[in-house]
Amino acid sequence: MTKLQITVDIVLFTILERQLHVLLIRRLAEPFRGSYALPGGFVLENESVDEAAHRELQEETRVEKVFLEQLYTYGEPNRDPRGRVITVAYYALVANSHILRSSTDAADAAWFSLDKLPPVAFDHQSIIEYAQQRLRNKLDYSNVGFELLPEKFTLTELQLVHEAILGANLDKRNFRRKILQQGIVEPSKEWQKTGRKPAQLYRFVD
Amino acid sequence: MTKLQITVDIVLFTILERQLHVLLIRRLAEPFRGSYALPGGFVLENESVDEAAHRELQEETRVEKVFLEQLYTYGEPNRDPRGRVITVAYYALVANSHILRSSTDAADAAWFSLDKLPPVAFDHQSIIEYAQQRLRNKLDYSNVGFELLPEKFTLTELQLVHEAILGANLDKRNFRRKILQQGIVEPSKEWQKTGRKPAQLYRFVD
DNA sequence: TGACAAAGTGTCAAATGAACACTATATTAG
DNA sequence: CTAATATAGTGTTCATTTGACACTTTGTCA
Repeated sequence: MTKLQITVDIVLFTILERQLHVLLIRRLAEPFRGSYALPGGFVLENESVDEAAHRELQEETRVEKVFLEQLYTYGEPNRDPRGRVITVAYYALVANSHILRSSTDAADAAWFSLDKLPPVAFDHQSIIEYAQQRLRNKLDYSNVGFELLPEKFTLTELQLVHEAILGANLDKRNFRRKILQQGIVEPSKEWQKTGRKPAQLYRFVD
Repeated sequence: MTKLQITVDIVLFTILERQLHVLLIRRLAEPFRGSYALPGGFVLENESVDEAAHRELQEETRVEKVFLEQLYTYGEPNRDPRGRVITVAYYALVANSHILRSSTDAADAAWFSLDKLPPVAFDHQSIIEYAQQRLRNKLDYSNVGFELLPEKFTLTELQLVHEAILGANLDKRNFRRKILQQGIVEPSKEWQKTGRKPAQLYRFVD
């Protein structure tokens, strides 16, 4: 009888080059050695599952305040060839300005665009797909888009985030009207001076 | 070091007397002996977590085709005084016409209205609350209401289900218009003859 | 046969959502 | 220096959806 183990796996999203990307780590050990997998690890004896997810996430990112939400628990008996491993999947969002830890800068971790994923280990492919679907749904009824941006951002940047998540183009005027009349952003006094015409920087409120 | 164990717990909903009810089981053993808890049990060695949930559910109900969906995984280290027990919570919906197994008819299991819950064991109170919230949300964007009704039902019965879940009264004409123009029900040729004026029976399609 | 209980039905106003194109302004290249 | 360019920013109209609102029909039961 093999020992039952619980892991957490994290689908960490960011926006790069206007596209939604996921962090994957190259596996150094069997099984699936050499292929990519979601970052994650075992839940320790005296920590909650949520704490384990936070801990694993902070081994990858430097920032404290990362959006992290439980996604789904995958419990097929043969999903891991090593034995009975049930995993609680989470998804997380970081602004691309947030720098990853040096361990992550190494060759063993990399960001992948969602339409150019390499083969991934275990059932991680379907975990990633489900995380993407959840994120899309969540965008409709919440302000989750801000989690992928720095503190100050232009409305165009916010629109690009929404477009990257939804995989569709949005009308600029309709988008700005909707966001502004929701009252969830306020203009800062700063302007972004890169590019051609300067754009006003906004900040998330509430 | 205590052994890690995984359980499933099921929030089984039905409608009784126009109110949403939950099935609870009186605990015969310590801890929380004598108080009520959600039906559930351990995930066995060679079954998936989903299979465990189905199995536990069918120990309570006679029907095969019960709506069952994973809810959330609760993994606080001290949520069970006996040791490290992580539970994957599910919620399920049955029509009240579906009869429970005889084991459930016994005094150890009973339906409770959600606003008259007895004290419940472990963290089951918050699991129940979260299940109710999820069900409410789901009603907005899906046809989950039919799962609480028999195959044929009147539009008034469907409206009562929605009202029970939402905890609010709905306008009869607006409700009927919305349901009918969604095209998710079709009239059968039967009429319900109980009560005063007969009502047309509908059936869920698709 | 009259009272009752539940079924069934339509309109209008307000809010929301979708389509659509031009002007303003700083930068950069010639 | 000035013309070309790239991006910021801005309103209106129409269609659809949503929400409020009350009376008639019909079978049952007293």
